Amino acid sequence: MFTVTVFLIVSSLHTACANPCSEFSCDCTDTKVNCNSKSLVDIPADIPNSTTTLTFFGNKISTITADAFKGLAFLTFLLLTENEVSSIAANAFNDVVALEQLSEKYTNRTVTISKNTEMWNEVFREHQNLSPHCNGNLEWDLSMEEKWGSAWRECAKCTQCAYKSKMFNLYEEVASVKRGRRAAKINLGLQVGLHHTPISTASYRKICMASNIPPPSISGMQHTANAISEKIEEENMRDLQRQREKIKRIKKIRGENPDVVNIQSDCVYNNAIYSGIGKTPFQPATQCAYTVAENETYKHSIINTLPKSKLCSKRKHTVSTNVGEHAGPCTANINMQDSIGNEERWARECFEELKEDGLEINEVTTDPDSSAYRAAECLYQEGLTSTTPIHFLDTRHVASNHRKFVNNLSTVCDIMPARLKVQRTRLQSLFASDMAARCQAEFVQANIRYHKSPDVMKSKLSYVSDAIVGCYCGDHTDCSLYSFVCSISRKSQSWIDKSAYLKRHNFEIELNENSENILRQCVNYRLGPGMLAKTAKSANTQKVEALNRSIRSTVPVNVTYARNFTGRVHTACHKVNHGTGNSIVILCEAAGSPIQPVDGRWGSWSTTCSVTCGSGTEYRNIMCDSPSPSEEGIYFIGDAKKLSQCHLGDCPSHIELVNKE
DNA sequence: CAACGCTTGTCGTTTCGCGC
DNA sequence: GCGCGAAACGACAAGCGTTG
Repeated sequence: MFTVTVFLIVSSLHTACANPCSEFSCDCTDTKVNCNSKSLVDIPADIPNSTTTLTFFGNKISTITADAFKGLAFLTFLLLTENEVSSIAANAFNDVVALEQLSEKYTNRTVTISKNTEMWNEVFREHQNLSPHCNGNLEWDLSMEEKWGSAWRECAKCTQCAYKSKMFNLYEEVASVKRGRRAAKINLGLQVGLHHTPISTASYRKICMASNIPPPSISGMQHTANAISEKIEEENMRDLQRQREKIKRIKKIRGENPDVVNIQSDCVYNNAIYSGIGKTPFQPATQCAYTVAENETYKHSIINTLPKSKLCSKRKHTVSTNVGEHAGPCTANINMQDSIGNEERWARECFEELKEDGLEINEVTTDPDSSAYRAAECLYQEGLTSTTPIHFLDTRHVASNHRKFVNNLSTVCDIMPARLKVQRTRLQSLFASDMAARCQAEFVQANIRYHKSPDVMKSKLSYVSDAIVGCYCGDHTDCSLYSFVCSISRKSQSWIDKSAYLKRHNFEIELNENSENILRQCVNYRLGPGMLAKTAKSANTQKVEALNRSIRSTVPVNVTYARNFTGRVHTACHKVNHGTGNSIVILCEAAGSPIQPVDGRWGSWSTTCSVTCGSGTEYRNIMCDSPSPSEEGIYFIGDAKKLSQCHLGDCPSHIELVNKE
């Protein structure tokens, strides 16, 4: 037994105006009858004939008899949701003028409302034509129902005559000019959604079953996922090209060379490495994605991504077998024996693709340990590009490495202001964090002020270096003159007294030749001319790292999506460029399953009276918010505001108010 | 090492547009 | 009306990885 709820909108040619509401069990105003939540088992027999709106929400109605709506010629709106309707008399709606829309919702079945409406309209009409005198009930023929992925195919039958409807597809189909059956939109849309999450076939089916929803078959979902994966890849490739063209246009408008672009790039790896430790000497599951984002606009759009996988979906690759050595398509695009960590190689492929679109690389921002810059350099040296590449390092990685450098320097431990080795070691760790933060803070402030003149910045920061050395030794004279973050001479307000790391430790290093040299060594790591040149633009790789996190969240490390890896990387890329919501809408459309626009409908009236007692003016407001229209949906048209008189009873007299006080 | 979970490939079945 | 072919889904088998 399953629950059926019916929602009907019928149109009438008349406007009712009689007084229908005398002596009727339901709530009744004018021509509106409200029978909601009254534990009704049947439709009441005495519904006024002039009723235009009739609601039966939340009752226990199971059967709709032939004369349930007899004589209700003016009915325009009928609501039967949250009931247990299992059969409807074939001629139940004979007196209702013109059936416009009917929707039906099963518990546990995914059904498109408009398709369901079409089905029942057709079933009622067909039955009426074939057996005009039959008094039987029309009901679902459950013996015939078919699941179609997440969607359903259903038909109806008559309880009395031999009428049996044809099968109806209760789902939207993907438009196609090709031959053959059409995919259900919901099945494609589902896969687009799943591509944005780490959930795949098995987990989704568990969710369905936990909710008592019959899930699609395992392989059916997988096949759809594979198809969607390819479509998403195609769409994202087109989108990346559009992003590249956009950058060119922006640079042209700025009056800059549109063929040269500043970039940030990084690689993310998906290795099920831990599964192999101590177990297998050979690790077959190895994937990576190299990504390039532009460093020209605040958006830092991704302009190229390169998924690389050693995983062959046919599982025919070994160390001695190369890509393309077996028949049919292969999801692996690098050989087993190749190094997955060869960032120079991936970067080169990325840059070559950009060059094909007429973009050459100028400033390259990478992690300090990346060899990607060498790719740009090689392309230039080989004469394939004509722009000299410049290498910059990600400032956050530099700060992190700076902390590690100071923390690992044994000489630093010796000058820490503490008596015991244990204390000094602990102080060194805090000092390293503070030193990295201090230098980064000074650098950021200098960059804000002098980013347009690198030479001035370099000169200012050389003074700052002296100030920092003095600062840690308790001398804030230089700080007050040159530091950007410790510019007040009184010690109580110095950087160290505000430091989260050092303020509790009464930190002051004894100044001598040795300690000064060590401190200078520490400061120079970050603010010395070499590192300043590498970080001059204060560029970072945060955008590509955001993509890396997005990829990790959609391709779990311990699941090897051999076939869908590429699709999931492209999904993550599209998501980062457009935002999750927009991305799903765009990708659904690309997959052939566009999300239908939602039209707005009026909500309920809200009233505000201009006075708290006596007579005043009343504004009645109504919002188009039930639901609100989607971006492409339409607003309901009409007056959203009405003006009328309101009366809130007599106001208390002056004497009454005085007595109250 | 066996049981189990997850993904993928192959084959069979069904539907539906198109041409004859 | 019939046959062909494309496309979709489901059943089943196989392979890899994890867990106890």
